[in-house]
Amino acid sequence: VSAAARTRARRGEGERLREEIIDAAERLLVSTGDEDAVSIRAIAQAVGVTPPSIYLHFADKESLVWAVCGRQFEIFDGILEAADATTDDPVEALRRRGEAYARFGLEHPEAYRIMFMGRSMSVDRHLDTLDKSGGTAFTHHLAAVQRAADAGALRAGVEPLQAAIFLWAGMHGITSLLISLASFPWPERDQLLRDMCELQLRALVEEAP
Amino acid sequence: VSAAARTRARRGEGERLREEIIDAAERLLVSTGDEDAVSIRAIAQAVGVTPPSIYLHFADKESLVWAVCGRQFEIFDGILEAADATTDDPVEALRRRGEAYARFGLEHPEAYRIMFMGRSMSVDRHLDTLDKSGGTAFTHHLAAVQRAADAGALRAGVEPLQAAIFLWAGMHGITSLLISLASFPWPERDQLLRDMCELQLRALVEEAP
DNA sequence: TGTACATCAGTGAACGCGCGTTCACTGATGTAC
DNA sequence: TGTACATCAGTGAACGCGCGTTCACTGATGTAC
Repeated sequence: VSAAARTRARRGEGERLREEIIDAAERLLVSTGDEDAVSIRAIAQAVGVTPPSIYLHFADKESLVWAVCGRQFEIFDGILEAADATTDDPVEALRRRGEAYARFGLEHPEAYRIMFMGRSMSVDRHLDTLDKSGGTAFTHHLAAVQRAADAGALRAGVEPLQAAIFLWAGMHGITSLLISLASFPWPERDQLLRDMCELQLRALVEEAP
Repeated sequence: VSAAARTRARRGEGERLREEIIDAAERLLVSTGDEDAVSIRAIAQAVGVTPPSIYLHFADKESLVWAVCGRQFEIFDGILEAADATTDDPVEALRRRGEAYARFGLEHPEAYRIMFMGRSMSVDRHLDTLDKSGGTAFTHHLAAVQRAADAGALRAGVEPLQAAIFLWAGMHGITSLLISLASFPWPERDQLLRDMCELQLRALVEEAP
């Protein structure tokens, strides 16, 4: 990926570079697939600018990575909300959210890695970014479970928060295992994901009479 | 961690260093908590030997890391098998395996990270190591589920392999989320893990009449 | 019983690398008078 | 309407770092005769 022809921003339009940097970092992150493989130098080259220019807009590399993550979280949340909105049945909505969750992870494994499989230290240092975007996504997830609870679909004794975490953990589990242990002899993937959702919901919803 | 006083191995006892290297690497991995933070140089220093000596026993760094992993897998499998053996009820055994699984991950987060949350590329390159130790652990897990199936405890239509993966994914999910998102406002941990196991089993086992 | 020698365990110094980051700078751009 | 000047966007060169790995070597140790 070589340098694009880039014209210097006009006076007062310095913020333009910030967006270009995030775009380039996002592309590199997705294509190379490794946070460590995406260097300041590589990003600068992709934008068509010298490395020090990055520091005009980001305090350090970590801040840049998290700016990218913030965006990924918004996309992620958008996808799940969209999947949710395709049905009126709150239990079916949970299933569709779950499948969309896994699909996002498998289609954007590197973003997913940083968002949900990173080292907590770096996560801790950027809680504000995470709160805004990741927090929103979790709030939406919890709201979806609450709708199922309000519809009387959950078993007696199952708390919405507990159910929300259970669903999250299960879908995160299968998604991250598929990402990390790609060479494990998994059964057919689509069927596997459907089964996961199915079994998870069976634990939560009232048995059909 | 500075160099221990070390006496050169006697003729024919060169293999002793190999064990010392693995020991040191294991300690560093557990204490510093990051695969990348454990350098060949640091390991050599901890053993009390110069960096090139490492290459007398390992082809490269990755091979060394995986030698450490192999050991961790054996410990891991031993813990789960031991937990299993504390009861005769095959369903209760699954619960105890699950709780032991999470406990292992939370107590050895760095080993866990490498074993189950790494990049698949490096996993692929060391499938033999993984087959021997990780494969054994999964085989034992599957056998435990099979015992529950043989006892007629599983719902009709639930395949042992499907159930085994479901349990693994769920426990891996909650374990790895607790590791990676340490600052998320999780409910009380022990209760959370018990709930996870409980809900998972509820999805799999026949309802009490 | 003594000695030459092959072998083995480990060393010392250096290789080239790419990294994040800093610092003093330049040159275009808009603005004030 | 023209020009001096502050400001802003970005540069070029270098910093120090630690890394994995290689290569030619050394010196102790056991063995054969």
